Amino acid sequence: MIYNKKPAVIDRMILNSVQRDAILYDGGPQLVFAGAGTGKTRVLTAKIAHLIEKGYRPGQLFAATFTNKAAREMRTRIEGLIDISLDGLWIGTFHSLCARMLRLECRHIGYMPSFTIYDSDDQVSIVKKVLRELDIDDRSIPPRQALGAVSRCKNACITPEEFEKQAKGYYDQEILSVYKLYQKKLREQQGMDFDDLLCNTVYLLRQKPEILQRYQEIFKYILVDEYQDTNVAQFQLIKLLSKKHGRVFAVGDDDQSIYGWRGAQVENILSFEREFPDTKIFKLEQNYRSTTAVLNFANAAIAQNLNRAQKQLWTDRQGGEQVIVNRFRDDRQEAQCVAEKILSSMNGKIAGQDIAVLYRTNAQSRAFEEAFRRARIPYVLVGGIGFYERAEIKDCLAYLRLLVNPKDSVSFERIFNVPSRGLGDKAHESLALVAQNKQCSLLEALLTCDISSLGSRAQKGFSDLKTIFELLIDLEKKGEKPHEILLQVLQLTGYMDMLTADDSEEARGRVENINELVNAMVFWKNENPSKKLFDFLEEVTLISDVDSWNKKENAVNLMTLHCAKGLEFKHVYLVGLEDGILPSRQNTDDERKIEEECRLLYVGATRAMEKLECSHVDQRWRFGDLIPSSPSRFLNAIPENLYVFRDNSNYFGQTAQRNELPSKPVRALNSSATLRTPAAPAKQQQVQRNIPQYDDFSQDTVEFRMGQHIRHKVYGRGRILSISGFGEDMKLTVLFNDGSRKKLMAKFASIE
DNA sequence: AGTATCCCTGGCACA
DNA sequence: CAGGGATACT
Ligand SMILES: Nc1ncnc2c1ncn2[C@@H]1O[C@H](COP(=O)(O)OP(=O)(O)OP(=O)(O)O)[C@@H](O)[C@H]1O
Repeated sequence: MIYNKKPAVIDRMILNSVQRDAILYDGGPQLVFAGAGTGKTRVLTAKIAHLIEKGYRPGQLFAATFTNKAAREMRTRIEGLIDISLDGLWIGTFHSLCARMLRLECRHIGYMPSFTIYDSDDQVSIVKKVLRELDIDDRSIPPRQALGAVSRCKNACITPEEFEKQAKGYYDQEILSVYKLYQKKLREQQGMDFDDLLCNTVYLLRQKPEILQRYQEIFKYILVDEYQDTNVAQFQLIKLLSKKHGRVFAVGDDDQSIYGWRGAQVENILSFEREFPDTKIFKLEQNYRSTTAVLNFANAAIAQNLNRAQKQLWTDRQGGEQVIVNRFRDDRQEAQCVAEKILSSMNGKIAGQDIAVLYRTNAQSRAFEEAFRRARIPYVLVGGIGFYERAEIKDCLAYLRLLVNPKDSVSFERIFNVPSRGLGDKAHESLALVAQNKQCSLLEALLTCDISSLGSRAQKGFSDLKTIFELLIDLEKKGEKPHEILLQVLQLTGYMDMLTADDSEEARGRVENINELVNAMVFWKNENPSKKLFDFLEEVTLISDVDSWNKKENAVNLMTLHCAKGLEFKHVYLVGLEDGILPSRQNTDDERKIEEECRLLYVGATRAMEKLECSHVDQRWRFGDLIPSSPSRFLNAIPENLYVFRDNSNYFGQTAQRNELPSKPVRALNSSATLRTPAAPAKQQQVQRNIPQYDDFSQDTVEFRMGQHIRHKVYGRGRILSISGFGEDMKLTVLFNDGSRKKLMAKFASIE
């Protein structure tokens, strides 16, 4: 037996001495406080494995990671390290851990375990309703702003009662009433938003000492990754859970705190020692990820921030490729040139999946997607409009959510007339009235109340809907498999028929998506035979952008800087380093926010292992207008000897090659051009002669129709009223948004 | 009364 | 580029 005994985890992993110390230390609160790429995540993983190996049961560990994906990966790593089942281990994001606890305990705070978790769209629709009911003009307080204010309160664990005490002035009073009514509505429909998951857990533990005590005894260790991005509610939770034994193990880096706008507080990590007495701090100083070139650049970037803890950070990966800073004319050239650079790396020995293009906002991805498609570079886009945010998917989920929680009126309102059943505002209002009288939800009213007071058309619609729900609820009660229920939803409601009747490309895509949803549910059920429908619904609402990201064979990764946190790539392109983008326009007013933007640059730069290229452009397309843009103030503050500057703004691409490229867009264009207007090919020639090759693929496909929306370099947006002439002489009469009417030569007007 | 359609505006982080 | 509002159509 002795021969079979593996050496301890700690001896099987590559760890430096500080890492080892941190893992072995067992004397109370610990903070691993270190810069990027120093192996913090590795320590956390090893710590968990070590604790389990030492005899802690997985169920005694509470480990919070920043994304579900990180949790999954960590779990897999740990499973590979020790031969002990991890069943019962509490590992996940704070949100999913809290949801798990609340499913078990929410009865104590007036919720049913079948409560629904609302995503941000749901939140917005509730706030809109609240504003309407309170007669607040949504131009005086935009819903998103109201929501932001409410969310800030919740993230800071400020109850409406507490807010009332500190509320000053008219605006605060309005927010207070929104906050109160919003919470009332959530509660009425057994809904919790993302913030509630955290603050209701804290509330529960504070209100019910016996429950708190139970969990304090269950969890022997509280482990937290990315501690710098915890908010007040999360901090309170950690504090409450660890109070008895003080076994908190946190890792983080104040320089990587980038979620302040979501309530995270860097102060949490900076005052860790004060909050947790007798904390032992572990400092990791060796960066194992990046070359000196990359690291010096990143260090210089973050050194601009004054409000930070000094840290050492060095690497023995000497030298490496110089960091490059590129200047481009506009975002199209930026995308095009990055694509060319990537293409040549990929012809070398770098695989696409080891390359990432990182940008500040999702909107910036479009130019890169187009450039990559033209260059035939496979890519994966992380974020943007996710699968579970698509309208058809949300419709399906709304039906399912209602089966789990019939009080969920947000979902009811979403689907009661989808597909169309002849029910509109009036019908909704009547039903709401009935529901109000009976003190029940809309669906409950539909199912139990007499609705004969309604008009005949509405009655028909409602009775159809009622029948559908009766059948569905029956299926759910019988414990039918989730995907079977969904298939019935699609069948009974006629949702599928609605889509198949429509033979547009759009509708076909939706059918495909729904099929994918069915598949996902089948797959999920196989993986989790014992889980229920509401578990599925919970999981899908808590999915984040990175969670659904999988590196694809040879595909370049496109994502926001926020998404890139904790990841690493051999080559990294940081694009759009301009004032107004990074730092983002909205965050240039406040020093704290500017510092957070700077940290974003630091996070981005430190993702690179071997090669880092940055870029900024002179002009950028924004909502259809070309606006000037200047290099980021952060770049200006980095010593010039730490990078090579390349001005590409006069570079006009590999013109000759372009013509020979037998690419698909060209063919598509020829065929459509000849189909539509015989004059088009001539125009295409014209365009190719007049306009530099580098950025004008879309110009080639120019075709005009009456009524088409266009934008013009000088006049901005407008609509085509009439077309005369053809070929080079085609003239357009355009009505611009400022009311002016102009006649233009088609070949000079740039369209959107 | 309800629905389809056109037009206009507002606006990029994310669990 | 989508969600909301006015408008015209069934
Ligand atoms: N002791 C070590 N020896 C060699 N390589 C290591 C060691 N510890 C970690 N690494 C490697 O260094 C890289 C960074 O590690 P890790 O992701 O754990 O760092 P981190 O501190 O969490 O980074 P970040 O804060 O940027 O997310 C990884 O590729 C990891 O495999």
